[in-house]
Amino acid sequence: MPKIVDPEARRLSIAEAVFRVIQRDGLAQASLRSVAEEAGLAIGSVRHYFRGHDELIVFAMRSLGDRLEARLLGHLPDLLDPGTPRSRRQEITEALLSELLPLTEQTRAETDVWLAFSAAAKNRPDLAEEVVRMYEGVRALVRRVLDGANEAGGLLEDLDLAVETERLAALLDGLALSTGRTSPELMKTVLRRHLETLRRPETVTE
Amino acid sequence: MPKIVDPEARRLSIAEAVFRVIQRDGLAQASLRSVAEEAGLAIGSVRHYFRGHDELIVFAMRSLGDRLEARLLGHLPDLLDPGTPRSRRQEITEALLSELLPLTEQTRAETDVWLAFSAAAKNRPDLAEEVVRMYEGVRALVRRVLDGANEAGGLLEDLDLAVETERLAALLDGLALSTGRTSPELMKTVLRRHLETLRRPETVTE
DNA sequence: AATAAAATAGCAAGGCCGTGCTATAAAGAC
DNA sequence: GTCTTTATAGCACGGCCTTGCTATTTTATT
Repeated sequence: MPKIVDPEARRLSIAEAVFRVIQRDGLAQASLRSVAEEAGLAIGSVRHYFRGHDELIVFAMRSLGDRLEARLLGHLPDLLDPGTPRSRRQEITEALLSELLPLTEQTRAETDVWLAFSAAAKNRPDLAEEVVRMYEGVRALVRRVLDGANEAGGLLEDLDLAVETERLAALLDGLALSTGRTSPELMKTVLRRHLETLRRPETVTE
Repeated sequence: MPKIVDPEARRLSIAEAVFRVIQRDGLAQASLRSVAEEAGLAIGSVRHYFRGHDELIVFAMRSLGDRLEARLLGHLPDLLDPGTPRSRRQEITEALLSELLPLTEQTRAETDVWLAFSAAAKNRPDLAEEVVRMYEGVRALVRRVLDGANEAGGLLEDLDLAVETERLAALLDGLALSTGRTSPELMKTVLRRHLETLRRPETVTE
């Protein structure tokens, strides 16, 4: 009967237009009009897929959250596999946590957009939900990583893992925030150094 | 001849209205209209002190930057005084760095407003200047604190202070970002723990 | 009391925005 | 080929915004 389009795919492609506008001009400029233009659609078409402006922004933010979540969780299986050798573990840990840093053009763009959403969420309960989800997700992930390393005997003893989770998560957040002033190299160095300080020293072959 | 008012004081009191509006409703709502109402003035009166909206926002952000800077630097003299005993040093260091955390209602409000400005600055060169000033100021300060502790023999040897400066500054930024989810107590614990890991162990009286 | 300058106030134009509503185009089902 | 449902498009209204400009009020000085 009707012309058939995958509506979810359409929504996602419009969400990507939202990201581009936010990155280029800021969240304040992400109006229905400018997003429609960026997406190459008429404003009425965009509104066919979203009830209104609020719904569009919330959807876009949720999409970004989903994307980040998927990327992060992708590294988990390797890490949780007990067969993974210790040296590999360190690499994987670093790679996983690096996903939270703006090291590439791509991830830097995501970080900037995420920051815009986070700031806006301070006065918008609908967006705040998503910020909380990500906040808790990141801490849960960091906690799993630390727990895993601990059980494998790779961490210093007597660490308070709740505190260390917050410390590491905050460090990652802080590095992500400094976009543009702290070089990717320095970020990696800082992360590596932090992980070093948590690691049990290599026991000299006794 | 004319009615005489201290113009600078007026500007500051208008800037404070800006802070209140931003904290309550977000930066996007900080229009000339709403700020004027919050300040109890007519829109034309506000424009007597500021050329336009942009100048108002830039001024408000700079004021906040100045305020934060002054508070931070207030702790420095004690710390730089070589006569200060070692145990006092630790307290002062902790107190100084705590100024960067949203531990009280007051500082939490400032942090939220600062975050709003920082996010907006991504697409506004005039605001970006101020963000950079604060970024560099904080790192310079943290560096001085670490240098001072180091010269007093209070730090572990072989630390790369450039890396440790960034690591500590990023940690503080990250904690500040988590407003509302991480409790003040946990923030203090995390900061204290981090400083512990940098400190040279108490040499047992030999 | 007169005056001059600063402070305060307000109007109107022009722009962008969201949204309710309506109109047209497209294409699978019959 | 017709129908029906979806996709796409666009208009027009009311609202809030900034800003140029023009009053009006206030008060220290003369």
